[in-house]
Amino acid sequence: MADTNKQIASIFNQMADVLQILDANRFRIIAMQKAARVVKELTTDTASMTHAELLSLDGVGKGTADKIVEFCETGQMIEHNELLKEIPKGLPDLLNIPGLGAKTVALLWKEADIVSIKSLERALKKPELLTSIKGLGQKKIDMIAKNLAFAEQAGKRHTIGRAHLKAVYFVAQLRQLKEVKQAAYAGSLRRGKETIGDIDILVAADPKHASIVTERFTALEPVEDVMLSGKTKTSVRTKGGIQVDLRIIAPESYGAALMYFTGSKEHNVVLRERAQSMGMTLSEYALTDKQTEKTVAARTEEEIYKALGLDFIPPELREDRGEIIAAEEHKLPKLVTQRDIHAELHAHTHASDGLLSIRELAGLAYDRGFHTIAVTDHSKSQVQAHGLDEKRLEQHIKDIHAVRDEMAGKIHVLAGSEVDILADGKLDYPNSLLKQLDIVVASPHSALSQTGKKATDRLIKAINNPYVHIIGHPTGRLLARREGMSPDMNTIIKAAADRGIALEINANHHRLDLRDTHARAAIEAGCLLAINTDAHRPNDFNELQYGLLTARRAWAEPKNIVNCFAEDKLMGWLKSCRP
DNA sequence: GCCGTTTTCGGCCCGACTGTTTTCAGTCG
Ligand SMILES: Nc1nc2c(ncn2[C@H]2C[C@H](O)[C@@H](COP(=O)(O)OP(=O)(O)OP(=O)(O)O)O2)c(=O)[nH]1
Ligand SMILES: [Mg+2]
Ligand SMILES: [Mg+2]
Ligand SMILES: [Zn+2]
Repeated sequence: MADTNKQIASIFNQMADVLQILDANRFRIIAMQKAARVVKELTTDTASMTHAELLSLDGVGKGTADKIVEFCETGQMIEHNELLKEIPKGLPDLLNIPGLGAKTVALLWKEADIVSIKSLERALKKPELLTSIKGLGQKKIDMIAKNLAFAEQAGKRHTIGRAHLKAVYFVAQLRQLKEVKQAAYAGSLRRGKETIGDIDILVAADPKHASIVTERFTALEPVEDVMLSGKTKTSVRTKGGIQVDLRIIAPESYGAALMYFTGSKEHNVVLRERAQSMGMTLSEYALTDKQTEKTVAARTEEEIYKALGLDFIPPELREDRGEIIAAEEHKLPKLVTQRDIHAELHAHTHASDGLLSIRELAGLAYDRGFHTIAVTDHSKSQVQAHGLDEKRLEQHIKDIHAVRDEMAGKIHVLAGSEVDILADGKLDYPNSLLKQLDIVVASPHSALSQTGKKATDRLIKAINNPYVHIIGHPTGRLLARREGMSPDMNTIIKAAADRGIALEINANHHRLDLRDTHARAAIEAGCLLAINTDAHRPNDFNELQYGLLTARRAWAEPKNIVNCFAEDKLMGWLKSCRP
């Protein structure tokens, strides 16, 4: 299962931390961090891969492949164990203190015997001992003391829903200034990542007006603390505990800056290497010819990609996951957009735990321009959600049919169910009942800590039920709350592809399940996907945007998404899943 | 430690902000 990949990635990152404190070659450290990232993003369990397959991964060489094999066979890595012996156990924790890096951590350890956050706290009570160390002054010690409190929340990430709302507020505020020519959020938020580390905002303004912009920014109501502020760059922490980075750039560099600030870091590095190899250099200011020092492109992202010999790469793809080669070969996907979505296939009414009537739900979907809405309330085991027993479902079907007839000619109203996949993979209704439904979404809601074969078998059983159309939120994860199941995703994908049914990208920003990498693996295996909001309330329809971002990060085109099918095609597909 | 339409050895992105520095290192984006 992918748990192994996660463990290996975590070990590589730990090793990188230790090596950093030990002042090892920085490129070796970068290589190790890259290997960690590549393994972590892999859908295929490394334990099932051959040495040669491992070597074929970008960023995995002989050393890394050997270590992965060693871990899969023995459950540990000798080099990892050896490295851990080199430094005190609590020392890497110090790296979580903002502004404190490996060099200073090593200094504190060697010169002041500081071995953990606890011993640092003690040492800070006698700061004169610390400031006497060469390279440490009063200000640095003050900074450490201040930032100590934030070590714990370092690395904590925010849901995209929350970060998006805040970012829209900051951008709107900054746009009110007449000095601001353009403003946009960038970073992981623009790339549509499932969780957001911080909010990155770019402003185009004449450099001589930069201080006006900075002053307005730091004076905004949610700003709690200004962490750092210069002529072009300011970082603040909000009262809600989100970091916001503001970058101010001259309008003529806006494209280069947007590209830089959108990232990802890994994407930027590859582009900059590419520029180098073409006799140019790329920064947040411009793409520049090295010989003539003339600007080749800077104003728009499109111009810069073009000058680098690349098709425009949508932000969601900028992760160094093969997009640069694809852009060079004109093989980027035509990504799904909001306009391509014509159906909602997973939504609730007040029959179970939704707030809407069938009629209201259908009306909202119609207002969105959809040709189809599926009513899929919970099944009987979902007691806390007022799941419907067989008798209630039979009545519910009649009620849905009544609305269906009412809305005929406007929108198709499908009678469906979100039937629970029980812990053993059985469904919560008998087939005789499922058969009467136009559409069946089968989802796991309990026993979500299952791993490996148990989780895999459970989902496969549901996939192979002849009346199921969609597996809803397949892992059951809740971002920042629970991991969800970790089945063998390749096996799940293969089974769903063979049956011709769809795996869901649940668009709710707490779920985003399937995640981007798994959804991409599904598409590559020819498996259909559904993007559903799982609406319980009117506003939930707006969650679609997050599901779309995730689908785009999975390189999804409309043909991969059942919600994009035209009416006939959708009805044909629903039929084709059934015996 | 990884990698190769100039390379199997010698590179590996580029710049802002801060502090302690008298010319630059550390950290971060
Ligand atoms: N060229 C270059 N760009 C970087 C580097 N680090 C960060 N960036 C750029 C790309 C990032 O997307 C952007 C914003 O940095 P962040 O640290 O906020 O990362 P990002 O928003 O991608 O992820 P996050 O969710 O905030 O952790 O700045 C770097 O080392 N080199
Ligand atoms: Mg960010
Ligand atoms: Mg940032
Ligand atoms: Zn649901």
